[in-house]
Amino acid sequence: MISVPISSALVAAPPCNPVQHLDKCSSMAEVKQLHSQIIRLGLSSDNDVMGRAIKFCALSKSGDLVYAYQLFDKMPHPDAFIYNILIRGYLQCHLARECLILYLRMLKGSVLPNNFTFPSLVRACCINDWVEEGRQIHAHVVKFGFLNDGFSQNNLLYMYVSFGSLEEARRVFDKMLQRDVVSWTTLISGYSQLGLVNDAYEVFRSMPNRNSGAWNAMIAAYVEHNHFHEAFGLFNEMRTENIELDKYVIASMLSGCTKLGALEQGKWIHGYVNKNGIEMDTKLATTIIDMYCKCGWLEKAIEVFIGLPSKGISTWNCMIGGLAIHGRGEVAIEVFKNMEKEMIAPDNITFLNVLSACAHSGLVETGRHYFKHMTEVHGLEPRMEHYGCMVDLLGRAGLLEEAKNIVEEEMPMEADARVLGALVGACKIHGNIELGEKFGKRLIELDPDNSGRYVLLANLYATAGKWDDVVKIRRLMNDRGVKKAPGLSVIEMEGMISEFVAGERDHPESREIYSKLDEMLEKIKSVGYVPNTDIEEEEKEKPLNHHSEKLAIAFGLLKTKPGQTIRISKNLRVCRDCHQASKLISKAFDREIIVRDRNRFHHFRNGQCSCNDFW
DNA sequence: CTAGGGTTAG
Repeated sequence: MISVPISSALVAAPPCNPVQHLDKCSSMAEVKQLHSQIIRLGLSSDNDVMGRAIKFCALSKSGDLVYAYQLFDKMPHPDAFIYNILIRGYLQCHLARECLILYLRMLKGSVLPNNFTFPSLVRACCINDWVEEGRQIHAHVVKFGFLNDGFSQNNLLYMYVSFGSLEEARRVFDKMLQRDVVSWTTLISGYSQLGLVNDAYEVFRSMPNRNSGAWNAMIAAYVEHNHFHEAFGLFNEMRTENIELDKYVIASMLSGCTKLGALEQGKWIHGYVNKNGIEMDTKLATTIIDMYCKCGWLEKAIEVFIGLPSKGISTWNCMIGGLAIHGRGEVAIEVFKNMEKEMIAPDNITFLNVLSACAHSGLVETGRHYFKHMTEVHGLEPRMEHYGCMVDLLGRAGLLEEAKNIVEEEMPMEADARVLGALVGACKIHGNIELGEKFGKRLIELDPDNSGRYVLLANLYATAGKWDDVVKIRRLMNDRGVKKAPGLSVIEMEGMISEFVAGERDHPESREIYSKLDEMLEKIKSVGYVPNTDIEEEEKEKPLNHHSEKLAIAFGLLKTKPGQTIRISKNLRVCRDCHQASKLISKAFDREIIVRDRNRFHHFRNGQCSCNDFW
């Protein structure tokens, strides 16, 4: 935005009274122009006048914090207002040390801090988890008599929450003279951040009055911890009680839909945004795009993306990541090129998504190119995750030696469980037992509570027919008390969400579902389906043909009209047998089946899968 | 001049 008329007018004909105009400045050039006026009028030591100038320099988006400091530094007796403004400026730039140094200077200069001073100082202590400094500032809040200042107290509450110190947060809360909706809400998210969702709910229910923010904090807490039923319950309660659904609530609910894979609900919420004129800012638009991508409606995500008048970096990142999980690597690269064309500087996440797009589509050379490109052209040092993507990319493509080399030689840091997971996963795909065993064992010790790590190595042994070793790993896992996540598939039809666990029979229509399942399996057996019985997969305890995914597909065939797309989302990766079965079902029943697994999408259509059996 | 609640890989 260029504000030519106003600023050029000012430059051409400076106003007689700069004080009035300082509050309406929109550029540093104007401020500097007015500053020279101020000097000529002999007002350069006037706190009221200079305070306005410093305010613009320190806080405005087009300001200049260094200049603000220079102005401040020439003041003989800066007042509390000026100190507060400057501290806030440093806070906005995450310069915590500078905030505290200014505060010390304030005290040294015998300027009394006021109610505006402490919120910023408290927040400064949050930036780098300065617990000791935070407690000292807390002592000053008491000493200077701000025990009943809501802003200071709420910020202290927030500070202890951000330290993860709920006892201290609670103590502040309990001692507060008047608690407002912000205090309660802060406490709710505090409990949520520590995983204490039930305590959060108790706080929520004890609140004397709740606004949308409070409702949203609770909904966000449920979504964060995957309690979707409760989140949707609160959302419906909000609607029946006619509480305003603002963009934050909408965003939290969209995030819940995204995690669940609930496309119908997500669509409804998107429709609600359009119908009710909810302000569509960049973040909300990004949330919507992410929802459509991860709920399997890629085309709609692209439509929303293209229709956006302004995009943030996360919007681009989301779109690239969305294309990646749908196996549309080439398109993802095109989007990335457009991003560069529009001079948007890519960040770490951009390259993570670009590399992941290459990995999912088998674009080895492109991946190598962008891995170099990120450092050479954009000056971004690859992080652990980027090396992880490269290991994934090379490993899936069968270049196991190169992948191993990254882990052992190229990476400047010690590979974490995720990187090793990618390597061992590749070893499993390509049946490299020696390498897989070596790193698989290391992986288990690195991440001993994660059932998936044991299952991966057991599966690797199973593919090699090493059944003794399979048993050994199983036993190790049981001895350590590590529980496997049960396979869970979700299917949503007409807004109703049905969940299936492998082998379950307590669904009200269980009988019909199992008979449809039998019919389904018979039909694909006649076109060559052979159950893949010699592979140990994640849901082995249950019979292969009762995997949650097959139950969900049977239910989908039972409940949808011929030709309608069946959409399923599941919490684990698709097993080889279900993958093969799904391909054949898509052909035998002439249905498109879209499955979202833990990592990516599979579009089954006419006996083929969009992943090209490459997952 | 001040506080709480929303998006980003595998």
